[in-house]
Amino acid sequence: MADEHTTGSPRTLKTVSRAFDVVRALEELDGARVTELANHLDLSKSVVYNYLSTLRAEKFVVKEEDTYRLSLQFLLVGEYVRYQNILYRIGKPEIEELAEKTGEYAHLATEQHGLGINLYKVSGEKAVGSDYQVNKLQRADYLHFSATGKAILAHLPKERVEWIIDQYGLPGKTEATITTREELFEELETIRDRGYSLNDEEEIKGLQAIGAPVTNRHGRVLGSISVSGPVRRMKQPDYHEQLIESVVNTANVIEVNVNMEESDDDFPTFS
Amino acid sequence: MADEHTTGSPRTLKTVSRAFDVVRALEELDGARVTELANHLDLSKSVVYNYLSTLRAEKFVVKEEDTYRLSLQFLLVGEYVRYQNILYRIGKPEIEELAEKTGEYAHLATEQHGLGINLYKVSGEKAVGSDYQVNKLQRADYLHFSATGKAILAHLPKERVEWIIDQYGLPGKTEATITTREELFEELETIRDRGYSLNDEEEIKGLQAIGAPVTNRHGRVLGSISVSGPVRRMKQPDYHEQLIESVVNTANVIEVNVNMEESDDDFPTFS
DNA sequence: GTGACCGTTCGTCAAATACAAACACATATG
DNA sequence: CATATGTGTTTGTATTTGACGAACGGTCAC
Repeated sequence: MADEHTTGSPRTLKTVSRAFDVVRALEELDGARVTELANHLDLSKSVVYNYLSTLRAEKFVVKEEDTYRLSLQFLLVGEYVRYQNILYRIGKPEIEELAEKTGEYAHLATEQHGLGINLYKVSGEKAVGSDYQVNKLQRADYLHFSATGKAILAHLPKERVEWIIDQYGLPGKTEATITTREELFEELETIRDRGYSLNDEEEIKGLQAIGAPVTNRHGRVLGSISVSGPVRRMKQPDYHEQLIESVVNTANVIEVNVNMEESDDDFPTFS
Repeated sequence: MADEHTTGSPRTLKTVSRAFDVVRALEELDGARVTELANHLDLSKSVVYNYLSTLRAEKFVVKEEDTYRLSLQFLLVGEYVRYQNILYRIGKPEIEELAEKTGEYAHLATEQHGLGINLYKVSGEKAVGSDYQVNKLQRADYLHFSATGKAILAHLPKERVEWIIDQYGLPGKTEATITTREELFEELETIRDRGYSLNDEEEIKGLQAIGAPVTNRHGRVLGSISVSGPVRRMKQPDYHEQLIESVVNTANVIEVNVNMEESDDDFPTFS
């Protein structure tokens, strides 16, 4: 009662945050019952019950027997969001063509909140363990150890990259992962110079990927694409050069089409 | 102060509902600025600002310049939800095979909150206007005028079907759409008897679809599948019979595989 | 330079939520 | 067969929390 309320700005609504705590808990637990959730979140049963009832009324949660789960409403909204993304609309068919032409995995990615999100991926004929990679559950992931991520980082404003590193750090994944600021900025410079990025077993041992950015005509990076495959195959000199050309070429095609579509809405260059 | 608060149960949290009002408004408006949203929702600027800031902190909203949009977080959560669905996991490869074998569009659908949701769809070789249909934006839609929807309705408990009709009615879409209770219940009986459902230009003129349900071993309907194509082709007697067999057969294969997977968790038959 | 507009911040009061205890119901347990 | 312990749900009440409107600090247009 005596101490200051320190109502920092922007004021965040605790009730809304708690609602999303419930959403995240339902995801973590793969659905849960009232008491289970109440323990997990350290809230009283009645409170949790009210949150679940509200989320259910909003159709973002379903109840089966006494178990509450997230509903497919998230998928519907999610697909709407993806469809709004011009990079997805333009890039999808091009990525499919790239996968067919190269026979490798092809990816289309973008950045949000400093993390990378796969908008789309296709497996070509040669791609191994197709079910594992294509059906694997998607998460937003660090940008600094994937070919798509590094291509994006290389074309973000420096202060934004700094902010991202401050937020998430540079955690290692394999022994090849770049984990220091200096190394990363050097690498990003290299990527800018040569026009494509390389992920050399930095995320998964045995896997190499080649990426290229897609920017709009104001220089803002919209996302990136990549192909990936086993190092054994990817490192064969002629094949390697050929893949780089295909990737860079596809990125350019997408870029041109995106910029033709975007010509109405005018973004300022930066800020 | 004098009148009753009518705090009906379950008590729904207004702050959470308003947060989802904001989400829906951002979807409707394809992103919006603070003042625009405030007008649209009849709330003060500062209130809207607080909701947006909270949603942004939770990473479900992004801010570009001064425009707020829904983020791809919805897609990530949505893909998680879909992946949790056993019908999707088991059905996806079978649906792909069905599309390849028949050359037509193949669909995998389920029910939620009394509406139908497409979990997956693939276009076969013969499928026309592929980009239109496959890339079209998904919405939860009425069950009574699609082949997948009717196959589901036919295997839900009668009182649930009644509840759905009470909730949403039976709106017409073409002149062939079933719009009366009696007709619908007769149709559902027919579907149960012959084992498959037919959508005969009831949703889109010129389009026919053949559907079949997928139930678990307790008789609960998990969803349904269908193939669709132009009536001209679909109504050729031999081809028609052949398609029915393929659809019913695929549904059975999925059913068997789902029931093998589910054999651990035991649901009671009804309630 | 002035006016209108934007997004953001802040103090204040009414309102909406958290809590705990009680409820109805089921399923074990002595 | 009654008792104890577990659900999910409901309700009354205290108080935290969010809504409001006004004010601030920008930017852009005229």
